[in-house]
Amino acid sequence: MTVTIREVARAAGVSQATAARVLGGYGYASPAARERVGHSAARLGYTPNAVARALVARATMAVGLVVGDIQNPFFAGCARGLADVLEPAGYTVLLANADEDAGRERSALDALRARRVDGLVVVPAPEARLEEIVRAGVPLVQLDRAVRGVRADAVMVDNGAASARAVDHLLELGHRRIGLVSDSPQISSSAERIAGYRQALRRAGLGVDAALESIGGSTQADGRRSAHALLSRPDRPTAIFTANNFMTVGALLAMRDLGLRAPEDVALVGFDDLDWTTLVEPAVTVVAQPVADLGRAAGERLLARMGGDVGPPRRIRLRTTLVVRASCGARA
Amino acid sequence: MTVTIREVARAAGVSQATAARVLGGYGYASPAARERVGHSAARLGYTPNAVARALVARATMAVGLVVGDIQNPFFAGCARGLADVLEPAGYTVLLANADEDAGRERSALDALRARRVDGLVVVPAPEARLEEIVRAGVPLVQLDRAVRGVRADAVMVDNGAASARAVDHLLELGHRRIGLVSDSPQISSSAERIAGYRQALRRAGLGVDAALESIGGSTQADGRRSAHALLSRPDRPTAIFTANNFMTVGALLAMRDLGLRAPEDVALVGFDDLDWTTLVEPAVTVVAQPVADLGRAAGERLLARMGGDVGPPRRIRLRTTLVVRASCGARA
DNA sequence: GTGAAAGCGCTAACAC
DNA sequence: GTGTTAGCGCTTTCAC
Repeated sequence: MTVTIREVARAAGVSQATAARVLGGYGYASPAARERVGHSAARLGYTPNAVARALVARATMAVGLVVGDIQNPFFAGCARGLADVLEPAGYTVLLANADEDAGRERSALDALRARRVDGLVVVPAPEARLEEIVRAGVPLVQLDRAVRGVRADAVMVDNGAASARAVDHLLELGHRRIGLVSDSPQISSSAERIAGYRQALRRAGLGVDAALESIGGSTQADGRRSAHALLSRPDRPTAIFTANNFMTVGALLAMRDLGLRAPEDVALVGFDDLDWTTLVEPAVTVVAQPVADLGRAAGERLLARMGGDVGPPRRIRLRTTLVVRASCGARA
Repeated sequence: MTVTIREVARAAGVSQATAARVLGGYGYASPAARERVGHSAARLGYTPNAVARALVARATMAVGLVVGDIQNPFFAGCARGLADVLEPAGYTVLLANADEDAGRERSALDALRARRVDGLVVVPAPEARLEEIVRAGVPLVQLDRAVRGVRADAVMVDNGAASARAVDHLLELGHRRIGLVSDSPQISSSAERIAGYRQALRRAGLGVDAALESIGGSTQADGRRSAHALLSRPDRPTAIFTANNFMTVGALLAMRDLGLRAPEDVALVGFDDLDWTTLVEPAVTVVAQPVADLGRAAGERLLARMGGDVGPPRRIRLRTTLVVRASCGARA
């Protein structure tokens, strides 16, 4: 089928070992041999077989990335950042979609481990079972979220502070009834965002009102439904904070459904700074995450672990920024 | 390090071959043996080594996907569709970013081929050198674009018809000076979109005016610059057609820069139907591509090729839809 | 400097 | 049914 090192050796009139040495770039070889082997390799169109190489090296130079949904621009951005640090280091990224489902995540993880990836970065689904991977000694870094009890590095943003800051901002603008549209607290980042929201309210001397919180689901449809419910109440909130980008779109849709405008009728602060947030009228005030940096940081952590770093698990927190635009009412 | 089939066999008190048979699910094995092997495999935490398996099977059950930019929602959607058909079939997809650069594409392709992927789907960069892959007999399907002279399947949309329809629509609305913001014609899909635009104008008895075409570049910044230039002319176009989603954002930004509103000042028709297109005011009229279907079709074609289909190369054209909204002026 | 030989973990004949 | 044996394509001692 494909040409092997053995055939190159034969064509060059040297032993397999010699050919391997020049092609692999290790060990000694006379300039003459080097010349002839290189020549016949090129002529025959030899491509090294990474599979065979991985088998003996016990290293694949591949890492797996498991995300809930590659269509979420947030994850796509992370993937990009990750690849940007891993590829120059010689690694190939194997991407798997888990659909935010523990079962699919399991099978993706199994497939990746069977492929003997040298490391894994995963955005864990709720109830992810990562201990086994850690126990097996596979370098692992959690991204965006962390599963409790898992002794592995985690790279994420300052979710609590981020959402508290967003809520504080709304409080400063005079809002007292601030609604929350969030994903399930089973996801650590969501739990932190919910906690940050509540903490900000408490600090302001306001009680937490369950009627103002719509929690669960992470899609645009979920956000639309949640926001719709919140905004249909007779005592509807005067402001809404959405904890992820899909739900921000959903909230905007719900507002349109109900004929409500931001910031006059409801002020809005969303999560994730995407292109369209400045395109809509009014432009959306958001908590911006350093997307590519998250991926890069995860890549660097993984590189360190694969390089032999055996220190205790690290939690890396990247800072978010509150990008104030018009939807919150700070500027008309 | 990790547990091998040999250790499982020893623990179960059978030969390596027997263990392999029950673990691999092929050949015969007595219920008793089956039982004991399964048991010790579970106890030892055995994970089959896909690398070793691939070496003997001469098949990796992995396919490579090379896209220009995974952060482009269009490609992310394709990737998703592809994974949706390939993963259930047992394949893992290896993702590589080529940054729309022939050099990076080459190295990505080399890495993937070294890994001995069973098939490849690539969104070829301009000047991509795919012949070699075809010659090597690696199943290949081109996605979104096709490189001339490459005898491989290609899955794409009806670019020419799509953009002609968009332009026709603007013509019907009375526009006579219709600007074009497009990526380079070196990319086959762009070339087709440009051709469709010109054809529609000619059919309407209008000449092609170079001053109305701004071609080259594919980013948001490029689109902004192009649109800005077109719209700054004294005899500026009354309508603009943008040939990809990033450039649509750019055009919108340029219009804002110049204080121009759609559709009153300039009518706008964009490419790709993304969430935000209905969120902006006015909602953007777009040519919608069947994103996931493109990925799925590519996956199916690849599956067929990997399954032994040796028929002549096929060009699969999926249909786009013109989604009429407010930015073109059809509805106020 | 170069070659012979062993072995990475697994599959697949082919005997028994 | 089960074990023995020979590789898959490569790296890596270890002699010569």
